[in-house]
Amino acid sequence: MAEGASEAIGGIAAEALQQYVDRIEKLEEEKKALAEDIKQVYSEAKSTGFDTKILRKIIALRRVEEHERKEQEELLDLYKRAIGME
Amino acid sequence: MAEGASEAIGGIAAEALQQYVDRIEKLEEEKKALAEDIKQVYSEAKSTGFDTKILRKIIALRRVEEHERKEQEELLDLYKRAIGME
Amino acid sequence: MAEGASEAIGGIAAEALQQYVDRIEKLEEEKKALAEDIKQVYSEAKSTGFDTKILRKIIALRRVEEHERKEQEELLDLYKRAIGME
Amino acid sequence: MAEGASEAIGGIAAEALQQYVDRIEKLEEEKKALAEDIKQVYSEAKSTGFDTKILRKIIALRRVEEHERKEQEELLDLYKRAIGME
DNA sequence: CTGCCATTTTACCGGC
DNA sequence: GCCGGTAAAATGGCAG
Repeated sequence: MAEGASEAIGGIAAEALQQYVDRIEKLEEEKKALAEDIKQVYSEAKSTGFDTKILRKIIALRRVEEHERKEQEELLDLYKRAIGME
Repeated sequence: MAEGASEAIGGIAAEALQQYVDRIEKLEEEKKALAEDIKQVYSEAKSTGFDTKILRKIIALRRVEEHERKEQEELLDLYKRAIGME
Repeated sequence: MAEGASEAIGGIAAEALQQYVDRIEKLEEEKKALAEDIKQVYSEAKSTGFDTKILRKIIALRRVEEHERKEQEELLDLYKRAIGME
Repeated sequence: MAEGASEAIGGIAAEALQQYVDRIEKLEEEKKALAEDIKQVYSEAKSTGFDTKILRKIIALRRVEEHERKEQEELLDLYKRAIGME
């Protein structure tokens, strides 16, 4: 079997599958690393006297506000297009 | 008080808090971007004929295999330490 | 209205709600009792000289092994169905 | 090696360990079954038109009320003993 | 009492 | 568009 080639079972498909699995796992690894970084920051905040529970609430609150802001923008865009303002 | 300087509002170090919020939000943004990338890859795999349910199951299986491996190592380490081999 | 009969308070079937609450609370009570039993066993093991950390790790390892087995079975089922073997 | 006996490695300890593992796993299995029963009840409630999120809130609320009630009772007992009423 | 782990709750995403 | 299951976030509990 030639170098670099996947198993003959499934042929090309097996190789493509392998690549998808690899790509996904790599991305998930990076994602996990970021999750750990975030935990780290919370931990650091805690050690400097902040209440992480409240800090989390703040983050969550800002998240929904950001979400609302986007929805309003989208609504505005919709209106604009409706009256030919785009 | 000089301009630009932070102060404690209600006993809270406002500037430090702001920085923590900023850092966390930045990391979460990156994390979210990665989540979207992952979704993208699944979508691409699907469009080239793969069954995403199977693909997800493969990823899940590999994840739990990795987890098992780690648990084994940790147990082994505990045994070693228990008999003074560390 | 006859005594003992339920009625809809604010459009809610009060009696049915009460029964669901009762059933859930009863089950949760039993669940909590089991959690205490488990703690008890760990405590007993510790008092007879076992390292609970190792014991917990063994349990964790066996749990993840079982999980892996299930994932394998499920993946196999998916494969079978994919090739019309169901 | 006689039937029914554990491996000689670790002698008696291995057998005792096995028993602890068995007992814990059995209890955890029962606990898991109860957790599934609870989910089942929520699901049933949902299918008869209840909002499970609110139902969960009710359960949680009653739990803290029960907790408060117990604390008050304990406080009362403390007072009683303090003045020789026990 | 602090960090860690399990559980629980919430949010999301794909399928029907 | 809902519903089911799946992953994320948050909370609580427990051991050290």
